[in-house]
Amino acid sequence: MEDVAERADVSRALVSLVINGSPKVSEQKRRRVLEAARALGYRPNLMARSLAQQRTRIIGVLVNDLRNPFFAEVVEGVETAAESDEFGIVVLNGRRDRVRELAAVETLVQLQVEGLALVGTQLDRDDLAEVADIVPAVMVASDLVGSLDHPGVDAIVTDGRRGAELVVEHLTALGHERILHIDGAGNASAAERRQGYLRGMEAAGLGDLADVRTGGDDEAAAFAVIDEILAEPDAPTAIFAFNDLLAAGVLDRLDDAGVSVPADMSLVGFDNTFIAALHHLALTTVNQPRLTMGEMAVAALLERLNGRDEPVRHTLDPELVVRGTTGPPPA
Amino acid sequence: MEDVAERADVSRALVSLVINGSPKVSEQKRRRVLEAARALGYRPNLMARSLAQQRTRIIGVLVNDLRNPFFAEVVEGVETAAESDEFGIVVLNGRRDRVRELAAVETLVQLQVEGLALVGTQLDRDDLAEVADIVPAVMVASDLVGSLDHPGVDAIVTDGRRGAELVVEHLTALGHERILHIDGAGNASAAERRQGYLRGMEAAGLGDLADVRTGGDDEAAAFAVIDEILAEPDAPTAIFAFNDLLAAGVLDRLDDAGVSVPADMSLVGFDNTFIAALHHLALTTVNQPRLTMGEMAVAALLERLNGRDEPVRHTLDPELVVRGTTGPPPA
DNA sequence: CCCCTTGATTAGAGCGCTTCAACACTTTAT
DNA sequence: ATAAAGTGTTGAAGCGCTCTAATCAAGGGG
Repeated sequence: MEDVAERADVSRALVSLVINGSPKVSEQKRRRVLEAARALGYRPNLMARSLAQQRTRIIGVLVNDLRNPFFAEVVEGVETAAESDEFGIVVLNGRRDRVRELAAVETLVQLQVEGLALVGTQLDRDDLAEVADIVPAVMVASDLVGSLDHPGVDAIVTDGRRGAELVVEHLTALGHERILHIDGAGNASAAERRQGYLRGMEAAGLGDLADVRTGGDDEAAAFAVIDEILAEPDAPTAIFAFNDLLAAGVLDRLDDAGVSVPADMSLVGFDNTFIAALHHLALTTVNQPRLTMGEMAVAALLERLNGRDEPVRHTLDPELVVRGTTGPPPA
Repeated sequence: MEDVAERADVSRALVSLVINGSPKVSEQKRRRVLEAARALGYRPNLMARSLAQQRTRIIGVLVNDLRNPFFAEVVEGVETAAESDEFGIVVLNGRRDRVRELAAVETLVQLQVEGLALVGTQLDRDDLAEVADIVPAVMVASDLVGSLDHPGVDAIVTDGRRGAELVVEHLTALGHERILHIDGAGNASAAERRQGYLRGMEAAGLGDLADVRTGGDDEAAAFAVIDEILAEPDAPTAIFAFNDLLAAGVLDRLDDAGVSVPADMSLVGFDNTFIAALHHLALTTVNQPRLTMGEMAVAALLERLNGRDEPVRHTLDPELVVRGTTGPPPA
């Protein structure tokens, strides 16, 4: 910057004004500075700028698992919104590891991000308590029942309970009774969906047929469970999987076992990722408005930066998307 | 920091030493400082640190499209390697938009990243010329034929030409002759695969049956092309799609049209993403060692930081993965 | 002719940290 | 006893920028 100033024969301060597009610079000097900057290949140092400015205009995004297309799309939503508000984002990947997530949050805070978007993370209230005092945070797509009562944390979620109920309603309407749920294990949205499933079964008068097995959030998690189920008497006629990825795993394993879907077994996923839409899967699933969720997250953070200080919680409506993996139970 | 120093009754310099784990600090004071830091909830400011230290220990990662699982996994490779070398990474998403990519590179440079990993980007030599003088860069999985000759840019690629040849060899061995290639349009790896395809056809003596159509890199790109092909006389008996995503789109559209795979039409993708492995797709494809590629990218950057200054180019071997979408042509 | 604006420019302090050279103590060698 | 050689600690400069308050030049009244 010094060099640019010298070459343009002005002060450092003036260079700063030009770079930041201040209106109170004469056209003449502006040109001179710009030219000098280009000639010297000058690039402002963002670190120095942030330090001096006492703000970074960066939103930190922590994602549970980037490989899950669902999260990837939420991040795109965050990105779009941030961009249009002239914020940058820094994405860190927790890779399903809570410890890594914790470390990542720490890194983001030290990076001085102005807001924290936690996408599908497994962090709980205690993990966030300290951090939320420093920087506004918003949890996206992870619904830790009862753990969101920190006044500094907002939430953008799809109603997982309702989504699960929709699934059960759909299946019972088709005539299913033995409906099994393979849950998301420790995943942040697992509890809600489990609850919705149980409630739905109850409401349909199938309370004692309710059966929840521990799954996970990727394809591999399905294998053991399916093997187990198929070996039992009274196998279910329908399976509600925690998410699309898990459902894909279920589909694979059923295929291995020669069980045909939906003739012998109906299957429902959750998230409506692009894989559910592939014709060869044609997975019946529950849609979550991913992009919107990402955008709302940014909106929530910006409101915080503009002074709001009561927490806010937006619950979006899930939507059942019926495709080819559900049908009436076998005769 | 000031506050911590005061509370621990030492100088700011000593606090710095403690925070950075210097060995030349008495156990007594170290404890005092650490305690004061915890009591005050002190968090070092990464921006200030980087500024003072004149280094950031951050690797910038620019990705062509985070929604593509292939790229997401390469990024995980980068992440793992960076982490074990005590580097942080900042991921920016180009979202298939070259202009956005350009802007992202600029942002990363201004962020003072110490290395630049360009994953599948569409940037060419000119775009990078200026940047590569400032910070070492490595292109991963994007092979811009002839544009990598900047001495500051390394490359980690899978041999796309060879991969495409493998595909053609496989299909001709099955008896196919009318093999069509739907390419990746402007995508960074499109040219190589196209070349490999053409060379393969030539080698098989099918040079005049070679037929390349413009596709893209997502499912939607396939639709128009398939409609077009099916309307023509002499439809091909096999299709080689630019990547798995595109192949999935092809599969969908063929399905719509009642063309069964592989009985009526064989299909091959590229990348071996997890969707290819789903039993219901069972896509024959070409594997690229994604994680390894990411890790090698970091390794290349670190070598640069340790003084290497001739460019390096690692070409990994592709591997044909035969699944269920390829078979002999219809009688 | 002087005072006041108005607009353009700049000096210099400060952002939160690191680091080097200097300093005060000990300890050991002489 | 004194010099030499550690230990541990600190003062202060400096990283590249922003921004406030001060300065300066040039008109425009009165």
